[in-house]
Amino acid sequence: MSEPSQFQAPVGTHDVLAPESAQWEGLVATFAHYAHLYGFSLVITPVFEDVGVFHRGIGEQSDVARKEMYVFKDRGERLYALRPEGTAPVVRAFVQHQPTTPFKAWYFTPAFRYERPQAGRYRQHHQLGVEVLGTGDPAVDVEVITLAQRFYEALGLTRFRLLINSMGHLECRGAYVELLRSHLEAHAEELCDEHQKTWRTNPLRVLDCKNAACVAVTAKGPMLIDHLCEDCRTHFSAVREGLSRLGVANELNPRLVRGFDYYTRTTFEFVSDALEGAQNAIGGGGRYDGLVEQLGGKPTSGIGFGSGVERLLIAREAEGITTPLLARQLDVFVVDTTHEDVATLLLDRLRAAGLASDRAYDQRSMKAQMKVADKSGARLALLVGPQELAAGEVTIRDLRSADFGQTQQRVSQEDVVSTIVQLLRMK
RNA sequence: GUGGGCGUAGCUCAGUUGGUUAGAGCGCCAGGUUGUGGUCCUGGAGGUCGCGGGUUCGACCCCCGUCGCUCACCCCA
Repeated sequence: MSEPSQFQAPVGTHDVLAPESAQWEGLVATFAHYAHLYGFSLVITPVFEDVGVFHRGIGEQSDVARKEMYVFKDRGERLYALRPEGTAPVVRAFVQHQPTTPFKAWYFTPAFRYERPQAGRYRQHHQLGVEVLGTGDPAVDVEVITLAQRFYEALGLTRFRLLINSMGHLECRGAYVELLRSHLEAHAEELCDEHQKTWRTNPLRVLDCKNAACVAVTAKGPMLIDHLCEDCRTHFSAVREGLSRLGVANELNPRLVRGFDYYTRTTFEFVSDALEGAQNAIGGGGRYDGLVEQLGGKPTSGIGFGSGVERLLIAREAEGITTPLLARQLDVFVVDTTHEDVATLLLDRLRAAGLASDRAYDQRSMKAQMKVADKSGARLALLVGPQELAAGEVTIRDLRSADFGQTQQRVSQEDVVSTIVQLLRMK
């Protein structure tokens, strides 16, 4: 393999430039707004952690831990992993700092998984999410799920569904897994090739298999939802009832088994019907009542969800939603042909007054600068040439109108900012 | 990890059965208008045809390898 003559973004990663980056900015701002409305505060944790955080967090047997983590040793021989998901690091931080509960945090973070990229799947993708630690109240399950629902609605999404299931708590799930395992054992030869090998170590995964053979086997077998203990059943119906009361439609999907081992009780996934193929999950999450203990803390309930930024943007596009998530507009564009760089001073004053302003550089011709002004999308152009300079004035030009005889005016340099503010207010 | 499709200007793409100096549209720059953008006209810059090797008198075109992009499986956001 030879050295690349030109560098490019690593496989499965991508750069986000304007104008697309405005969508990202708007998306994150919208989420931050909703998180705030629901009483969440921002949490920022490192993008890399001791591998143990993830091994113990998401489970040694999960696909992500087994084969998808970016693991590396630093110069001090410490073994780290780039975060493959957002929950485990937040829980680690919770255990470390022991904040008062309930601890409600939201995050926006890149996540890394070493897998082959395809539509809607990357090696570095980005997630928005929330976590609540310190309460097992089903009202929190409802709150977290509703936050996701309202956020998606705010993005303009309509063609998505909420799938929900209960994984039970550690004991009733453990009992069920044994039940399932013996069922699978009896029908092991009927399973698909993949699960013939793995059903013993990770029996729950078989429930999620789309292969007809596996579906046939599990259809005859026990479903976890039918084997929940009294408490888990009560919790689950409280959650579903709470959602219904808020008008949040939800479908029970007893096969919904999410990829991380830490989930207990409520698990859910939002799928977009606008997205083709397997990459249709726009968000998902659930309760993880044993995770804090797994990471060395006291027994503490927790629940959260994460949502993929790239998936959400693709889903919006697939639904044909064209309204921008962030509409940014430049107020003023300064065209300076004096060769004395009056622009620098003018811009400083405009910006100090809170006006978004830009300029052309390199002392280009007026025509060239006007072209740039036009493309900038600014509403007004500020023209300063030798004439204006001599008179101590500037010309204000409305870039939205065709004839400049009518819509152009000269004002003194002292009045520039106030005149512009007034003009912009009129529009 | 497995398999399919594709790599020609900044972008979207043409390129005849392998045959001279590789094209278009858009974008960019300049001029038409020595103080005025969006339309129009004219001109210009810009390409080791992903990279390496092979076949051939001759390769963008054929063959092999490689890298990358893309789609699917698996799994997930």
